[in-house]
Amino acid sequence: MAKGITRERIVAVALELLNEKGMDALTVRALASRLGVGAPALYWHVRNKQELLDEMSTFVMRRVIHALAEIAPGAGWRDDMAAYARVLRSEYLLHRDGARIFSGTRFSDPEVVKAKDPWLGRLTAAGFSLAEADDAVDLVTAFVVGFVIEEQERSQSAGADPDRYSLAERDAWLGEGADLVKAAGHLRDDGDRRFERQLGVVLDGLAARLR
Amino acid sequence: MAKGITRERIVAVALELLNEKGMDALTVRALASRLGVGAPALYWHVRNKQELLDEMSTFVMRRVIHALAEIAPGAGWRDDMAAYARVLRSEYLLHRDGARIFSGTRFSDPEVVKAKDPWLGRLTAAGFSLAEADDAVDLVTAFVVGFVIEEQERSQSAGADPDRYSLAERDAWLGEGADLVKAAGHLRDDGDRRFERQLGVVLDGLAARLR
DNA sequence: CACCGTGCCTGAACTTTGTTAAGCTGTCAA
DNA sequence: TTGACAGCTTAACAAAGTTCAGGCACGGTG
Repeated sequence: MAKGITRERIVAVALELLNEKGMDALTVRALASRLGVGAPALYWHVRNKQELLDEMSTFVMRRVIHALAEIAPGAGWRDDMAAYARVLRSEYLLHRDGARIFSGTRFSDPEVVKAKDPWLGRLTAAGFSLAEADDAVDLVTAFVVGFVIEEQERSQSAGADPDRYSLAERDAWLGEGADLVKAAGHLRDDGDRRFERQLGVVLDGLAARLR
Repeated sequence: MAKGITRERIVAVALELLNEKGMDALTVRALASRLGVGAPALYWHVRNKQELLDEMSTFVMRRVIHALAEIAPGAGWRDDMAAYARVLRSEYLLHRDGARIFSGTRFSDPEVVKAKDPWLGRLTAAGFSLAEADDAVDLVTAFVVGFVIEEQERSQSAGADPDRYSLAERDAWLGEGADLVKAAGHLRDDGDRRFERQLGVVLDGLAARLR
């Protein structure tokens, strides 16, 4: 049964379980069972479930800041921030409901907060004031979080009720009126392109602060 | 005991309970007790707790779209979108963890989706293409959601651990390095101003799409 | 007026989940 | 050999969601 339950293994398997079955199925017993032990065994390694969730959160955030730290400075602040946003999004997308669950500053780890520093450095070096740079990082982060939350919510609903996301069914479901919404629905392309377009808008807004 | 439990009263009291005690304390028994009935009584009006949560969600979203519909066209698309963002934020702020809980498109109500229509209209009238207008509404929505999630997360953590949000304690907690983060922390002003500034950046980005 | 159905609620109970208490088993040091 | 500790087990409890049978009050019908 591959013994040697460790804190890291618990967190890893917990994330695996989250991805496969969703948040509701992430129960202490199910997790323990998948680890080949009884439920109370987990309480030897972890104080309670909340601490487990926090541990998962910091694990994911560590991955995120590590991935962000890997981004080599590119051709200027704009490329850098675009890379930042793309990496943040893809890391959130790795886990079911990742954005909703792991966003926010709920971790008790200075390292995560410190990870912001080099980005502030890149932006100030590019001509932004410190205040503007701070806003810029927060703004891009907020955008990514909001975008991915909606993105993951949609894919989840699509699993439950695929019909509503076929265009014809959706139009019928919408009933009369809302012509523009319907029309917009018909030109809606995949998530990647929408993300890139909206990210471009945000970066344009930041660029406008540079003069 | 003020009888006559109705679906609406249940939802209203549930939101009240959520605001006062938080999500974890929103238990069926506590809710029933506050309504002056036994727990099983609620199951006469609501199929299960999930339906209750959905009902709360649609109630809040209804309030939101109503508030958004009240916004009279102002001096152009920029004022309109700014008003949109401010109203969205303030409605989310009305409920504890409002953005995290009530964001996304989880409602099964066409009216909520249809509410987007007039905004697409205002934007296309201002010169945006339909695709751009669609992006614009989604982008502003995503920004507000992401912003308020972080905002509410912070105020919640502040209640649990107020020290970390006193600047001196925070600097100590951060340890060595991260000079820029520390400096930025010292010029961090209140949420309203940060919101307005970052919203301004988003709107500037949208304006850049107009030529 | 008696009757009966139906709407709304109570009481007890079942299930699942988080969590704790107490005890077994091995390994390693003295 | 013995003791101590880490790491797990089994048994059990409390709180939460949920179900079910029944009861009380009404309104309409005979």
